[in-house]
Amino acid sequence: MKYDYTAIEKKWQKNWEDNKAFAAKNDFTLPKYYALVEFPYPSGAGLHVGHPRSYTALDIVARLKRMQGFNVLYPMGWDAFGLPTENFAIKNKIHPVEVTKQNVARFKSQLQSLGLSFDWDREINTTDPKYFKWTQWIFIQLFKKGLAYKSTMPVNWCTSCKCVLANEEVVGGVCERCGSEVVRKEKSQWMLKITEYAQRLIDDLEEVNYVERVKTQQKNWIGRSTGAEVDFNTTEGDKMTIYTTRPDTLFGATYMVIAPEHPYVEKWKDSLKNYDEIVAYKEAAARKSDFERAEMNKEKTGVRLDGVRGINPVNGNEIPIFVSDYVLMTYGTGAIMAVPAHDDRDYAFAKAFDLPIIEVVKGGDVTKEAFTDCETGVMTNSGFLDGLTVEEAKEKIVEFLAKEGVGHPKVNYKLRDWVFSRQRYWGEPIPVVHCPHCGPVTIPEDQLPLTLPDVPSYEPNENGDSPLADIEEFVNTTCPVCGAPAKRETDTMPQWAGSSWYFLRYADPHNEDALASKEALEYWTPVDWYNGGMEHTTLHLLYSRFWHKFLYDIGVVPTKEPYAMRTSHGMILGEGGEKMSKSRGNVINPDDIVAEYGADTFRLYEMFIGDFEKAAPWSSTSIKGCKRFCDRTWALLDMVQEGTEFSEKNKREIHKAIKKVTDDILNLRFNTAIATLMGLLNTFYENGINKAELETFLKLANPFAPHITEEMNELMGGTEMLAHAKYPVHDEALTVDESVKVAVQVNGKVRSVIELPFDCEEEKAKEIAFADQKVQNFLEGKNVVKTIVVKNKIVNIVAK
RNA sequence: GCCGCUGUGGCGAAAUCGGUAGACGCAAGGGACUUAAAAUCCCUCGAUAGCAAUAUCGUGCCGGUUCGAGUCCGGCCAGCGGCACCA
Repeated sequence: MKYDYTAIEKKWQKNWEDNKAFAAKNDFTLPKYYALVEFPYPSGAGLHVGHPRSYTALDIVARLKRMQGFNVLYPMGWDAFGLPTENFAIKNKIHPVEVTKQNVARFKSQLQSLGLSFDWDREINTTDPKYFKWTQWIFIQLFKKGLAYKSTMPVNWCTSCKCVLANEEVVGGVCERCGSEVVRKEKSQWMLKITEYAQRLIDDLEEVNYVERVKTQQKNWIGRSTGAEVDFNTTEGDKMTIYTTRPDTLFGATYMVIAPEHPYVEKWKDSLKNYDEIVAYKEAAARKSDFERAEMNKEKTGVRLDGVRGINPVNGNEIPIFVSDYVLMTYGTGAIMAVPAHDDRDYAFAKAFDLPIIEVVKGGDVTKEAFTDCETGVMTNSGFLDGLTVEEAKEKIVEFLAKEGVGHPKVNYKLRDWVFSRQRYWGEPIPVVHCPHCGPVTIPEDQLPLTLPDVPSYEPNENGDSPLADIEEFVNTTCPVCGAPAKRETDTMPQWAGSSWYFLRYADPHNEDALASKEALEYWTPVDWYNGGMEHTTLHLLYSRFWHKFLYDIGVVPTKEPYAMRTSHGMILGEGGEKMSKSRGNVINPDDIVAEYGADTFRLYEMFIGDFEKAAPWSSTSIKGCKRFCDRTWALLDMVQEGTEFSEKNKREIHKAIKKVTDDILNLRFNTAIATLMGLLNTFYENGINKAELETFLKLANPFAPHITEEMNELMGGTEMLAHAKYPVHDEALTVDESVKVAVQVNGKVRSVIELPFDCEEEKAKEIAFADQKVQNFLEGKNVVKTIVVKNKIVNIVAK
């Protein structure tokens, strides 16, 4: 019989759908397993071969866990708000709702053609008012707790999207989405206080099983540093507080620097003889985009404040104060003490402005470069700190500052609050009304969802305001508190909003009274295994951990962390090893692969391509090996003999394979799991195969290649679907061979291979090894010094 | 500059605890079947020398630890990813 993969795959996909074969049960007494992949943005381009790498991997896990008796939740949905849809809608004059519908339909049929075992009854869509009602509800809770606030501040402004971007969305000084220049612009924006959770977002990484690189990247992004705040007096009498991580070098401070935006520039206006020059510098700095600022990295610029000086609290020295854009208003206090001898940036600035450099830590050569080593240096020129190590000095100076009342230890984070508003149409409306009397107030929860008005045009206006701002029926409303005429907030939420809690909705997706019921959350959370792209580590993954912690704090979810385990797959590259992209013309379309080879082959190849965590180039020739595997598996139908017991020849290989495949799946080694299945198949071609053996093989291969295995199982008379069958269990005693080949080394070089019984005794092993003719040849004329025997592995004879 | 990761055949890669380097697959070469091609099946396949048995070399480079190193340690080099004036 021919292996007609197209017919077989259609048949089983329909069967699974009709029978709801993968619906998670609402029986909360069963052992549960929640496998999750990042839900896609349904773009117009359709599915990319990168998507199925993640989806297939966790599909394998979900299918394995189901066969092992778990009540498995493996859901899918659509993260469908976002700019590309909106832009497409504008360009083609189709409503975004319609565009989204089309894209979702396409994505869904593509996913279904891969035989992924999603529970489609729980499908969600972030643009569905029934869904975003709860996104808005969470925003209101954040607002109530003071974690959502509006603030005028310099923000990242994409010149092409005419939209504010979060720090996380600016990559290399350009817009992550469209690649256009990003400039800084003063705007009133909604912000979320993620910084309030900075420490917990670091600490609780200890409690979760994330791959190490994800943890490291999140920690670096949050950027905790410990130091001290120190108050410098000034000749104006105003206290100037600075932040430093090196309070030990306080005696070496020879000048101070404040950010151009520092409020003291205005405060000291009358005392500053060169005020105009300073303002000109400030304005020039403000015009620079982040990208330009970074470009100027090497050349330090700045202006000295003429008329005001700082006073070093440890020695009373008067030192000059500068403004310079290398000091950021958004970090620490916006002011620093500069210690050119022990900081590279201060050193460069001091050289440029010919300022004194005083060495306070011995160990380097400060006439050549800054000495920044904290490990080896010894304090000098530092009064009561002289002779101490850097660590000791840090402790002592902080003590001193506290006693004098001029400083205290301080922890700072690089993490900034999350800019949460976007001036676009296709997002969740922020459920806030601005009242002239009451200020910003949230709309009553029973009025949620606040839906988007149906309008013909979605283009942002010339001021960069949201399209919603031009719709009077939407804007004009009454204050929910006092009833006075008021105006609605017109900004919408960023795309990251809907994805910050979506995994909770899957637990109970149709609930109208809560984002999910307590019982469902109690049962299903946390997610047992979450796989997704590295690119979301400091965006979605961090945001959703923040929201989850907030929901935990207000008693909505039962766990501190949303995901018990997080892994990350590597990208699939084009054939040449470059990133797949339309412009390079190296894009592989999953539909073509499914048509040419079938979904089972496609799934196998995506998993076999290489180390799951690493990037791997697509190869249109290598995939043939996986097709051959399917063909050869199919051909077993013609080879199979009757028999309900494993044959002696195959038994041990089968038990080894059960152990290895199961183990590999749970340890991200899908490639070697498939290699093991291929090896087992080769064994069957050598030894023959009987019915019991083939049934076991089909069960093992089912999570990887579900269609062909189900079909073969049925053709062999199987009445139960493999997807619901019991997964084979190995017998440990049968995972080893009765005899093993052991290498015999002479002085560390393999000279012969001998066959020994498994777990052969040491003396016996030595005896056989020494008796070997080849070994004898190499021992001739030498004295045996000692012999090392490692059971079942090696015998090494050391001879001189 | 800082942080992280990776360097193994012609190619994708294995080697899970320091114990036979190259499993599995692709490509390539040879053979069988075929009128022929495709498909399939069998054999070979790290380099060098040799008819062969076999020997020597071989996991980016230099050194070290060890009976034994792809694996551990120290120092380099190259590539990839992230961050980037965060005091």
